[in-house]
Amino acid sequence: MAADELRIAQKKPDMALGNPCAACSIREMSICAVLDNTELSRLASIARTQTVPPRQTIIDEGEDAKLLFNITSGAVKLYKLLPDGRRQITGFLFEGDFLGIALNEVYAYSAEAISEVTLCRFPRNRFETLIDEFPKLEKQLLEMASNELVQAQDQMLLLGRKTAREKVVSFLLSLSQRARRRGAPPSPVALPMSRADIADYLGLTTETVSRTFTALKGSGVIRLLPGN
Amino acid sequence: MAADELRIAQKKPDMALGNPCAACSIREMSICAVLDNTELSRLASIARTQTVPPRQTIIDEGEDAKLLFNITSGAVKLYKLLPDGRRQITGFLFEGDFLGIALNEVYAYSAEAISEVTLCRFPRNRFETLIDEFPKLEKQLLEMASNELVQAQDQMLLLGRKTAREKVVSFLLSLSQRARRRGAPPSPVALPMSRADIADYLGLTTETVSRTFTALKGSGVIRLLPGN
DNA sequence: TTCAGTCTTTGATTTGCATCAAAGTGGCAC
DNA sequence: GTGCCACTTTGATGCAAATCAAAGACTGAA
Repeated sequence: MAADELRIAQKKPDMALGNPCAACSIREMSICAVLDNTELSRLASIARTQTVPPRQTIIDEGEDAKLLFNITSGAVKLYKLLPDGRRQITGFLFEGDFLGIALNEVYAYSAEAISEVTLCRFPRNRFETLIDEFPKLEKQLLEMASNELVQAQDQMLLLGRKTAREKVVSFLLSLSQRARRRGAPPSPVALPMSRADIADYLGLTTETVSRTFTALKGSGVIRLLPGN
Repeated sequence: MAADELRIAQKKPDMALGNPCAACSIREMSICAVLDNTELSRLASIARTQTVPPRQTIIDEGEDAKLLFNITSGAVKLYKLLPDGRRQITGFLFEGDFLGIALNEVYAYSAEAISEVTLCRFPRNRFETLIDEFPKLEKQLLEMASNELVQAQDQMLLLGRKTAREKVVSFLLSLSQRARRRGAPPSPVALPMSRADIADYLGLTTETVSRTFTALKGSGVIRLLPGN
Protein backbone atom coordinates (compact mmCIF):
# COMPACT_ATOMS: atom_id res chain seq x y z
CA MET A 1 0.00 0.00 0.00
CA ALA A 2 1.26 3.41 -0.91
CA ALA A 3 0.77 4.94 2.53
CA ASP A 4 2.85 2.19 4.09
CA GLU A 5 5.69 2.68 1.70
CA LEU A 6 5.69 6.34 2.52
CA ARG A 7 5.92 5.73 6.24
CA ILE A 8 8.65 3.14 5.95
CA ALA A 9 10.73 5.18 3.56
CA GLN A 10 10.65 8.17 5.86
CA LYS A 11 11.89 6.20 8.83
CA LYS A 12 14.83 4.69 7.06
CA PRO A 13 17.94 6.84 7.49
CA ASP A 14 20.01 7.24 4.34
CA MET A 15 23.26 7.41 6.18
CA ALA A 16 22.98 3.85 7.48
CA LEU A 17 26.54 3.17 6.52
CA GLY A 18 28.81 4.46 3.83
CA ASN A 19 27.27 6.89 1.42
CA PRO A 20 24.05 5.97 -0.32
CA CYS A 21 24.35 8.94 -2.68
CA ALA A 22 27.58 7.60 -4.11
CA ALA A 23 25.66 4.77 -5.74
CA CYS A 24 22.60 6.85 -6.56
CA SER A 25 21.28 6.06 -10.00
CA ILE A 26 20.51 9.67 -10.84
CA ARG A 27 23.65 11.13 -9.31
CA GLU A 28 25.22 12.09 -12.61
CA MET A 29 22.11 13.72 -14.03
CA SER A 30 21.12 15.64 -10.92
CA ILE A 31 22.48 18.54 -8.98
CA CYS A 32 24.67 16.04 -7.15
CA ALA A 33 26.82 15.63 -10.25
CA VAL A 34 28.99 18.56 -9.20
CA LEU A 35 29.79 17.15 -5.78
CA ASP A 36 32.62 14.77 -4.92
CA ASN A 37 32.12 11.85 -2.55
CA THR A 38 32.99 13.80 0.57
CA GLU A 39 30.62 16.61 -0.28
CA LEU A 40 28.00 14.12 -1.29
CA SER A 41 28.09 12.48 2.11
CA ARG A 42 27.43 15.87 3.69
CA LEU A 43 24.44 16.22 1.44
CA ALA A 44 23.35 12.69 2.25
CA SER A 45 23.42 13.55 5.95
CA ILE A 46 20.61 16.04 5.53
CA ALA A 47 18.64 14.02 2.99
CA ARG A 48 15.74 11.67 3.53
CA THR A 49 14.24 9.53 0.83
CA GLN A 50 10.52 9.40 0.40
CA THR A 51 8.04 7.56 -1.79
CA VAL A 52 4.92 9.36 -2.92
CA PRO A 53 1.92 7.58 -4.48
CA PRO A 54 0.25 8.90 -7.66
CA ARG A 55 -2.01 11.94 -7.18
CA GLN A 56 -0.47 12.87 -3.85
CA THR A 57 0.45 16.51 -3.36
CA ILE A 58 4.14 17.11 -2.69
CA ILE A 59 4.11 20.86 -2.12
CA ASP A 60 1.31 23.43 -1.98
CA GLU A 61 1.51 26.90 -3.51
CA GLY A 62 1.64 29.52 -0.80
CA GLU A 63 3.03 27.27 1.94
CA ASP A 64 6.30 27.95 3.70
CA ALA A 65 9.09 26.61 1.54
CA LYS A 66 10.73 24.40 4.16
CA LEU A 67 11.78 21.54 1.92
CA LEU A 68 13.61 21.00 -1.36
CA PHE A 69 13.53 17.82 -3.41
CA ASN A 70 15.45 15.82 -5.92
CA ILE A 71 13.28 13.51 -7.99
CA THR A 72 14.88 10.07 -8.14
CA SER A 73 12.13 8.36 -10.11
CA GLY A 74 8.65 8.97 -11.43
CA ALA A 75 6.92 12.03 -12.84
CA VAL A 76 5.72 15.19 -11.12
CA LYS A 77 3.57 18.07 -12.34
CA LEU A 78 3.96 21.67 -11.17
CA TYR A 79 0.95 23.94 -11.42
CA LYS A 80 -0.68 27.18 -10.43
CA LEU A 81 -4.40 27.72 -9.92
CA LEU A 82 -6.67 30.69 -10.43
CA PRO A 83 -9.32 31.25 -7.74
CA ASP A 84 -12.03 29.83 -10.04
CA GLY A 85 -10.13 26.62 -10.62
CA ARG A 86 -8.49 27.29 -13.95
CA ARG A 87 -5.12 25.60 -13.86
CA GLN A 88 -1.82 26.18 -15.59
CA ILE A 89 0.76 23.43 -15.40
CA THR A 90 4.11 25.19 -15.45
CA GLY A 91 6.28 22.14 -15.83
CA PHE A 92 6.80 18.42 -15.53
CA LEU A 93 9.65 16.95 -13.54
CA PHE A 94 11.27 13.56 -14.06
CA GLU A 95 14.10 11.64 -12.47
CA GLY A 96 17.13 13.80 -11.92
CA ASP A 97 15.14 17.03 -11.78
CA PHE A 98 15.37 19.38 -8.83
CA LEU A 99 12.23 20.73 -7.22
CA GLY A 100 12.42 24.03 -5.40
CA ILE A 101 14.84 26.25 -7.27
CA ALA A 102 12.48 29.14 -7.71
CA LEU A 103 11.42 29.89 -4.24
CA ASN A 104 11.65 32.65 -1.84
CA GLU A 105 10.01 32.08 1.52
CA VAL A 106 6.95 30.48 0.06
CA TYR A 107 6.29 27.93 -2.72
CA ALA A 108 5.20 29.73 -5.88
CA TYR A 109 3.42 26.68 -7.25
CA SER A 110 2.02 23.33 -6.22
CA ALA A 111 3.54 19.97 -7.11
CA GLU A 112 1.75 16.67 -7.41
CA ALA A 113 2.97 13.16 -8.15
CA ILE A 114 1.74 11.81 -11.49
CA SER A 115 3.11 8.31 -11.19
CA GLU A 116 4.61 6.82 -8.05
CA VAL A 117 7.51 9.10 -7.25
CA THR A 118 10.60 8.55 -5.21
CA LEU A 119 12.49 11.57 -4.07
CA CYS A 120 15.29 12.85 -1.96
CA ARG A 121 14.18 15.50 0.50
CA PHE A 122 16.30 18.29 2.04
CA PRO A 123 15.40 20.81 4.74
CA ARG A 124 15.85 24.13 3.04
CA ASN A 125 17.78 25.85 5.83
CA ARG A 126 20.32 23.04 6.07
CA PHE A 127 20.60 22.90 2.30
CA GLU A 128 21.40 26.60 2.28
CA THR A 129 24.15 26.04 4.78
CA LEU A 130 25.66 23.55 2.36
CA ILE A 131 25.33 26.06 -0.46
CA ASP A 132 27.46 28.48 1.53
CA GLU A 133 30.02 25.77 2.12
CA PHE A 134 30.16 24.49 -1.45
CA PRO A 135 30.24 27.40 -3.89
CA LYS A 136 30.03 25.04 -6.83
CA LEU A 137 26.66 23.93 -5.52
CA GLU A 138 25.47 27.51 -5.77
CA LYS A 139 26.99 27.83 -9.23
CA GLN A 140 25.15 24.73 -10.28
CA LEU A 141 21.88 26.07 -8.89
CA LEU A 142 22.36 29.30 -10.78
CA GLU A 143 23.02 27.39 -13.96
CA MET A 144 19.94 25.26 -13.42
CA ALA A 145 17.86 28.35 -12.75
CA SER A 146 19.21 29.87 -15.96
CA ASN A 147 18.21 26.81 -17.91
CA GLU A 148 14.75 26.80 -16.39
CA LEU A 149 14.37 30.44 -17.29
CA VAL A 150 15.26 29.71 -20.89
CA GLN A 151 12.73 26.88 -20.91
CA ALA A 152 10.12 29.15 -19.36
CA GLN A 153 10.66 31.68 -22.14
CA ASP A 154 10.22 28.97 -24.74
CA GLN A 155 7.01 28.00 -23.03
CA MET A 156 5.78 31.61 -23.14
CA LEU A 157 6.40 31.63 -26.87
CA LEU A 158 4.46 28.40 -27.15
CA LEU A 159 1.55 29.58 -25.02
CA GLY A 160 1.28 33.01 -26.57
CA ARG A 161 1.94 32.38 -30.23
CA LYS A 162 1.67 28.76 -31.32
CA THR A 163 -1.34 26.92 -32.71
CA ALA A 164 -2.79 23.84 -31.01
CA ARG A 165 -0.98 21.56 -33.44
CA GLU A 166 2.32 23.36 -32.94
CA LYS A 167 1.88 23.22 -29.19
CA VAL A 168 1.35 19.48 -29.14
CA VAL A 169 4.24 18.80 -31.50
CA SER A 170 6.58 21.07 -29.52
CA PHE A 171 5.52 19.28 -26.35
CA LEU A 172 6.25 15.83 -27.75
CA LEU A 173 9.61 16.97 -29.12
CA SER A 174 10.62 18.51 -25.81
CA LEU A 175 9.71 15.31 -23.95
CA SER A 176 11.77 13.40 -26.45
CA GLN A 177 14.78 15.66 -26.01
CA ARG A 178 14.55 15.47 -22.24
CA ALA A 179 14.39 11.68 -22.41
CA ARG A 180 17.54 11.73 -24.50
CA ARG A 181 19.29 13.99 -22.02
CA ARG A 182 18.39 11.52 -19.28
CA GLY A 183 20.01 8.81 -21.36
CA ALA A 184 16.70 7.25 -22.41
CA PRO A 185 15.77 6.58 -26.03
CA PRO A 186 14.24 9.70 -27.62
CA SER A 187 11.47 7.62 -29.15
CA PRO A 188 8.97 6.34 -28.30
CA VAL A 189 8.08 9.03 -25.78
CA ALA A 190 6.35 8.05 -22.55
CA LEU A 191 3.30 10.09 -21.57
CA PRO A 192 2.70 9.42 -17.89
CA MET A 193 0.45 12.48 -17.60
CA SER A 194 -3.24 12.62 -18.56
CA ARG A 195 -4.71 14.47 -21.55
CA ALA A 196 -6.07 17.01 -19.06
CA ASP A 197 -2.54 17.60 -17.73
CA ILE A 198 -1.18 18.07 -21.23
CA ALA A 199 -4.03 20.49 -21.95
CA ASP A 200 -3.33 22.52 -18.82
CA TYR A 201 0.36 22.62 -19.74
CA LEU A 202 -0.28 23.79 -23.31
CA GLY A 203 -3.10 26.23 -22.61
CA LEU A 204 -5.67 24.04 -24.38
CA THR A 205 -8.63 21.85 -23.41
CA THR A 206 -8.60 18.07 -23.08
CA GLU A 207 -10.78 17.77 -26.17
CA THR A 208 -8.45 19.85 -28.32
CA VAL A 209 -5.43 17.84 -27.18
CA SER A 210 -7.23 14.61 -27.97
CA ARG A 211 -8.37 15.83 -31.37
CA THR A 212 -4.87 17.04 -32.16
CA PHE A 213 -3.37 13.66 -31.27
CA THR A 214 -5.94 12.01 -33.50
CA ALA A 215 -5.11 14.37 -36.35
CA LEU A 216 -1.35 13.84 -35.97
CA LYS A 217 -1.95 10.11 -35.95
CA GLY A 218 -4.12 10.45 -39.05
CA SER A 219 -1.44 12.35 -40.95
CA GLY A 220 1.17 9.78 -39.96
CA VAL A 221 3.26 12.20 -37.86
CA ILE A 222 2.95 10.10 -34.70
CA ARG A 223 1.79 6.68 -33.67
CA LEU A 224 0.13 5.99 -30.34
CA LEU A 225 1.33 2.87 -28.59
CA PRO A 226 -1.03 0.96 -26.31
CA GLY A 227 -1.14 2.62 -22.90
CA ASN A 228 -0.98 6.16 -24.24
CA MET B 1 21.58 62.86 -32.55
CA ALA B 2 21.28 59.42 -31.03
CA ALA B 3 24.20 57.89 -32.91
CA ASP B 4 26.51 60.63 -31.66
CA GLU B 5 25.48 60.13 -28.08
CA LEU B 6 26.19 56.45 -28.44
CA ARG B 7 29.71 57.03 -29.73
CA ILE B 8 30.58 59.58 -27.10
CA ALA B 9 29.20 57.51 -24.27
CA GLN B 10 31.22 54.50 -25.29
CA LYS B 11 34.46 56.42 -25.36
CA LYS B 12 34.06 57.97 -21.96
CA PRO B 13 35.64 55.81 -19.28
CA ASP B 14 33.57 55.42 -16.14
CA MET B 15 36.54 55.19 -13.90
CA ALA B 16 37.69 58.74 -14.62
CA LEU B 17 38.29 59.35 -10.96
CA GLY B 18 36.67 58.10 -7.80
CA ASN B 19 33.85 55.65 -8.20
CA PRO B 20 30.95 56.60 -10.44
CA CYS B 21 28.90 53.64 -9.22
CA ALA B 22 28.89 54.96 -5.68
CA ALA B 23 26.63 57.81 -6.75
CA CYS B 24 24.64 55.75 -9.24
CA SER B 25 20.96 56.57 -9.06
CA ILE B 26 19.88 52.97 -9.46
CA ARG B 27 22.52 51.48 -7.21
CA GLU B 28 20.12 50.51 -4.45
CA MET B 29 17.57 48.93 -6.74
CA SER B 30 19.99 47.01 -8.91
CA ILE B 31 22.29 44.09 -8.47
CA CYS B 32 24.87 46.56 -7.17
CA ALA B 33 22.89 46.96 -3.95
CA VAL B 34 24.71 43.99 -2.42
CA LEU B 35 28.18 45.40 -3.04
CA ASP B 36 30.11 47.75 -0.79
CA ASN B 37 32.11 50.67 -2.20
CA THR B 38 35.30 48.70 -2.65
CA GLU B 39 33.56 45.92 -4.49
CA LEU B 40 31.61 48.43 -6.47
CA SER B 41 34.77 50.06 -7.74
CA ARG B 42 35.92 46.67 -8.98
CA LEU B 43 32.65 46.34 -10.84
CA ALA B 44 32.99 49.89 -12.13
CA SER B 45 36.40 49.03 -13.55
CA ILE B 46 34.88 46.54 -15.97
CA ALA B 47 31.78 48.59 -16.75
CA ARG B 48 31.13 50.99 -19.59
CA THR B 49 28.06 53.14 -19.87
CA GLN B 50 26.19 53.31 -23.11
CA THR B 51 23.22 55.18 -24.49
CA VAL B 52 20.91 53.42 -26.91
CA PRO B 53 18.30 55.21 -29.01
CA PRO B 54 14.73 53.93 -29.28
CA ARG B 55 14.23 50.89 -31.56
CA GLN B 56 17.89 49.94 -31.49
CA THR B 57 18.69 46.29 -30.86
CA ILE B 58 20.77 45.65 -27.76
CA ILE B 59 21.23 41.90 -28.05
CA ASP B 60 20.23 39.36 -30.68
CA GLU B 61 18.88 35.90 -29.93
CA GLY B 62 21.39 33.27 -30.90
CA GLU B 63 24.48 35.49 -30.72
CA ASP B 64 27.40 34.78 -28.43
CA ALA B 65 26.55 36.10 -25.01
CA LYS B 66 29.61 38.27 -24.53
CA LEU B 67 27.99 41.15 -22.64
CA LEU B 68 25.73 41.68 -19.65
CA PHE B 69 23.84 44.86 -18.90
CA ASN B 70 22.32 46.85 -16.11
CA ILE B 71 19.57 49.20 -17.26
CA THR B 72 20.10 52.61 -15.71
CA SER B 73 17.21 54.37 -17.42
CA GLY B 74 14.61 53.80 -20.10
CA ALA B 75 12.61 50.76 -21.13
CA VAL B 76 13.68 47.60 -22.95
CA LYS B 77 11.68 44.73 -24.43
CA LEU B 78 12.87 41.13 -24.58
CA TYR B 79 11.43 38.89 -27.25
CA LYS B 80 11.65 35.66 -29.17
CA LEU B 81 10.65 35.16 -32.78
CA LEU B 82 9.25 32.20 -34.67
CA PRO B 83 10.66 31.66 -38.18
CA ASP B 84 7.50 33.10 -39.75
CA GLY B 85 7.76 36.32 -37.76
CA ARG B 86 5.33 35.64 -34.93
CA ARG B 87 6.77 37.30 -31.87
CA GLN B 88 6.47 36.71 -28.15
CA ILE B 89 7.71 39.42 -25.85
CA THR B 90 8.97 37.63 -22.76
CA GLY B 91 9.52 40.66 -20.59
CA PHE B 92 10.02 44.37 -20.21
CA LEU B 93 13.02 45.81 -18.37
CA PHE B 94 13.20 49.18 -16.66
CA GLU B 95 15.81 51.08 -14.69
CA GLY B 96 17.51 48.89 -12.15
CA ASP B 97 16.81 45.66 -14.06
CA PHE B 98 19.59 43.31 -15.04
CA LEU B 99 19.81 41.97 -18.57
CA GLY B 100 21.51 38.66 -19.16
CA ILE B 101 20.74 36.42 -16.21
CA ALA B 102 19.38 33.56 -18.22
CA LEU B 103 22.16 32.79 -20.57
CA ASN B 104 24.42 30.02 -21.35
CA GLU B 105 26.83 30.59 -24.18
CA VAL B 106 24.29 32.25 -26.39
CA TYR B 107 21.51 34.82 -25.86
CA ALA B 108 18.16 33.04 -25.60
CA TYR B 109 16.21 36.12 -26.68
CA SER B 110 16.63 39.48 -28.34
CA ALA B 111 16.45 42.81 -26.57
CA GLU B 112 15.49 46.16 -28.07
CA ALA B 113 15.32 49.64 -26.63
CA ILE B 114 11.77 51.00 -26.41
CA SER B 115 12.63 54.50 -25.25
CA GLU B 116 16.11 55.96 -25.13
CA VAL B 117 17.98 53.65 -22.80
CA THR B 118 21.10 54.17 -20.77
CA LEU B 119 22.86 51.13 -19.52
CA CYS B 120 25.91 49.81 -17.83
CA ARG B 121 27.69 47.15 -19.85
CA PHE B 122 29.93 44.35 -18.54
CA PRO B 123 32.03 41.82 -20.46
CA ARG B 124 30.64 38.51 -19.39
CA ASN B 125 33.94 36.77 -18.74
CA ARG B 126 35.21 39.54 -16.49
CA PHE B 127 31.86 39.69 -14.73
CA GLU B 128 32.12 35.99 -14.01
CA THR B 129 35.53 36.51 -12.49
CA LEU B 130 33.93 38.99 -10.12
CA ILE B 131 31.20 36.50 -9.31
CA ASP B 132 33.86 34.07 -8.17
CA GLU B 133 35.44 36.75 -6.03
CA PHE B 134 32.24 38.03 -4.46
CA PRO B 135 30.00 35.15 -3.45
CA LYS B 136 27.26 37.53 -2.45
CA LEU B 137 27.10 38.65 -6.05
CA GLU B 138 26.37 35.09 -7.06
CA LYS B 139 23.81 34.77 -4.28
CA GLN B 140 22.12 37.89 -5.54
CA LEU B 141 22.08 36.56 -9.09
CA LEU B 142 20.51 33.33 -7.90
CA GLU B 143 17.87 35.26 -6.03
CA MET B 144 17.17 37.41 -9.06
CA ALA B 145 16.93 34.33 -11.25
CA SER B 146 14.49 32.82 -8.74
CA ASN B 147 12.34 35.90 -8.86
CA GLU B 148 12.36 35.93 -12.64
CA LEU B 149 11.36 32.29 -12.65
CA VAL B 150 8.40 33.05 -10.39
CA GLN B 151 7.39 35.90 -12.69
CA ALA B 152 7.77 33.64 -15.71
CA GLN B 153 5.40 31.13 -14.13
CA ASP B 154 2.86 33.85 -13.47
CA GLN B 155 3.16 34.85 -17.11
CA MET B 156 2.55 31.25 -18.20
CA LEU B 157 -0.64 31.24 -16.15
CA LEU B 158 -1.63 34.49 -17.80
CA LEU B 159 -0.85 33.32 -21.33
CA GLY B 160 -2.38 29.91 -20.97
CA ARG B 161 -5.48 30.54 -18.91
CA LYS B 162 -6.56 34.18 -18.71
CA THR B 163 -9.02 36.05 -20.91
CA ALA B 164 -8.02 39.13 -22.90
CA ARG B 165 -9.52 41.40 -20.26
CA GLU B 166 -7.76 39.57 -17.43
CA LYS B 167 -4.49 39.69 -19.33
CA VAL B 168 -4.64 43.44 -19.81
CA VAL B 169 -5.65 44.11 -16.21
CA SER B 170 -2.91 41.81 -14.87
CA PHE B 171 -0.41 43.58 -17.09
CA LEU B 172 -1.38 47.03 -15.83
CA LEU B 173 -1.31 45.86 -12.23
CA SER B 174 2.11 44.30 -12.63
CA LEU B 175 3.49 47.49 -14.18
CA SER B 176 2.03 49.40 -11.28
CA GLN B 177 3.62 47.11 -8.72
CA ARG B 178 6.97 47.28 -10.42
CA ALA B 179 6.81 51.07 -10.47
CA ARG B 180 6.14 51.01 -6.75
CA ARG B 181 9.08 48.71 -6.16
CA ARG B 182 11.26 51.18 -8.05
CA GLY B 183 10.03 53.88 -5.73
CA ALA B 184 7.76 55.48 -8.32
CA PRO B 185 4.06 56.17 -7.72
CA PRO B 186 1.98 53.07 -8.51
CA SER B 187 -0.51 55.19 -10.43
CA PRO B 188 -0.73 56.47 -13.04
CA VAL B 189 1.21 53.79 -14.88
CA ALA B 190 3.51 54.78 -17.75
CA LEU B 191 3.17 52.76 -20.95
CA PRO B 192 6.32 53.42 -22.97
CA MET B 193 5.64 50.39 -25.18
CA SER B 194 3.30 50.29 -28.16
CA ARG B 195 -0.03 48.45 -28.34
CA ALA B 196 1.70 45.94 -30.60
CA ASP B 197 4.31 45.31 -27.90
CA ILE B 198 1.64 44.83 -25.27
CA ALA B 199 -0.17 42.45 -27.61
CA ASP B 200 2.95 40.39 -28.23
CA TYR B 201 3.57 40.27 -24.49
CA LEU B 202 0.05 39.12 -23.66
CA GLY B 203 -0.47 36.72 -26.55
CA LEU B 204 -3.10 38.93 -28.19
CA THR B 205 -3.37 41.16 -31.26
CA THR B 206 -3.02 44.95 -31.34
CA GLU B 207 -6.71 45.27 -32.10
CA THR B 208 -7.78 43.18 -29.14
CA VAL B 209 -5.51 45.15 -26.80
CA SER B 210 -6.94 48.41 -28.10
CA ARG B 211 -10.54 47.20 -27.80
CA THR B 212 -9.87 45.96 -24.28
CA PHE B 213 -8.43 49.32 -23.24
CA THR B 214 -11.49 51.00 -24.70
CA ALA B 215 -13.79 48.63 -22.82
CA LEU B 216 -11.95 49.13 -19.52
CA LYS B 217 -12.13 52.87 -20.05
CA GLY B 218 -15.84 52.56 -20.81
CA SER B 219 -16.54 50.64 -17.61
CA GLY B 220 -14.56 53.16 -15.60
CA VAL B 221 -11.83 50.73 -14.54
CA ILE B 222 -9.04 52.82 -16.06
CA ARG B 223 -8.52 56.26 -17.49
CA LEU B 224 -6.12 56.95 -20.35
CA LEU B 225 -4.01 60.05 -19.90
CA PRO B 226 -2.85 61.99 -22.96
CA GLY B 227 0.23 60.33 -24.44
CA ASN B 228 -0.97 56.79 -23.79
C1' DT C 1 -17.24 -11.52 -15.52
C1' DT C 2 -19.54 -7.62 -14.49
C1' DC C 3 -19.99 -3.11 -12.91
C1' DA C 4 -18.68 1.64 -11.62
C1' DG C 5 -15.83 5.22 -12.17
C1' DT C 6 -12.52 7.71 -14.75
C1' DC C 7 -10.31 9.03 -18.79
C1' DT C 8 -10.40 9.61 -23.77
C1' DT C 9 -12.44 10.29 -28.05
C1' DT C 10 -15.79 12.01 -31.18
C1' DG C 11 -19.55 15.06 -32.58
C1' DA C 12 -22.37 19.46 -32.65
C1' DT C 13 -22.44 24.08 -31.61
C1' DT C 14 -20.80 28.44 -29.78
C1' DT C 15 -17.68 32.08 -29.00
C1' DG C 16 -13.69 34.98 -28.00
C1' DC C 17 -10.36 36.58 -30.34
C1' DA C 18 -8.07 36.94 -34.94
C1' DT C 19 -8.24 38.73 -39.32
C1' DC C 20 -9.35 41.96 -42.78
C1' DA C 21 -10.47 46.65 -43.68
C1' DA C 22 -10.71 51.44 -43.08
C1' DA C 23 -11.07 55.56 -40.55
C1' DG C 24 -9.14 58.44 -36.84
C1' DT C 25 -5.02 60.62 -34.34
C1' DG C 26 -0.71 62.47 -33.23
C1' DG C 27 4.16 63.59 -33.95
C1' DC C 28 7.46 65.71 -36.61
C1' DA C 29 10.05 67.09 -40.82
C1' DC C 30 9.83 70.66 -43.73
C1' DG D 1 0.96 75.49 -40.65
C1' DT D 2 0.90 71.29 -43.88
C1' DG D 3 1.46 66.81 -45.14
C1' DC D 4 3.35 62.37 -44.30
C1' DC D 5 3.84 58.30 -41.75
C1' DA D 6 3.27 55.33 -38.09
C1' DC D 7 0.28 54.08 -34.56
C1' DT D 8 -4.29 53.45 -32.65
C1' DT D 9 -9.06 52.80 -32.81
C1' DT D 10 -13.30 51.09 -34.64
C1' DG D 11 -16.06 48.09 -37.56
C1' DA D 12 -17.32 43.74 -40.14
C1' DT D 13 -16.43 39.09 -40.75
C1' DG D 14 -14.13 34.55 -40.09
C1' DC D 15 -12.30 30.79 -37.67
C1' DA D 16 -9.62 27.96 -34.26
C1' DA D 17 -10.41 26.36 -30.20
C1' DA D 18 -13.79 26.26 -26.34
C1' DT D 19 -17.92 24.48 -24.72
C1' DC D 20 -21.58 21.29 -24.40
C1' DA D 21 -22.87 16.59 -25.00
C1' DA D 22 -22.48 11.79 -25.35
C1' DA D 23 -20.42 7.60 -26.68
C1' DG D 24 -16.33 4.56 -26.28
C1' DA D 25 -12.30 2.46 -23.72
C1' DC D 26 -9.84 1.23 -19.90
C1' DT D 27 -9.05 0.00 -14.86
C1' DG D 28 -9.70 -2.01 -10.82
C1' DA D 29 -12.99 -3.80 -7.33
C1' DA D 30 -16.25 -7.15 -6.10
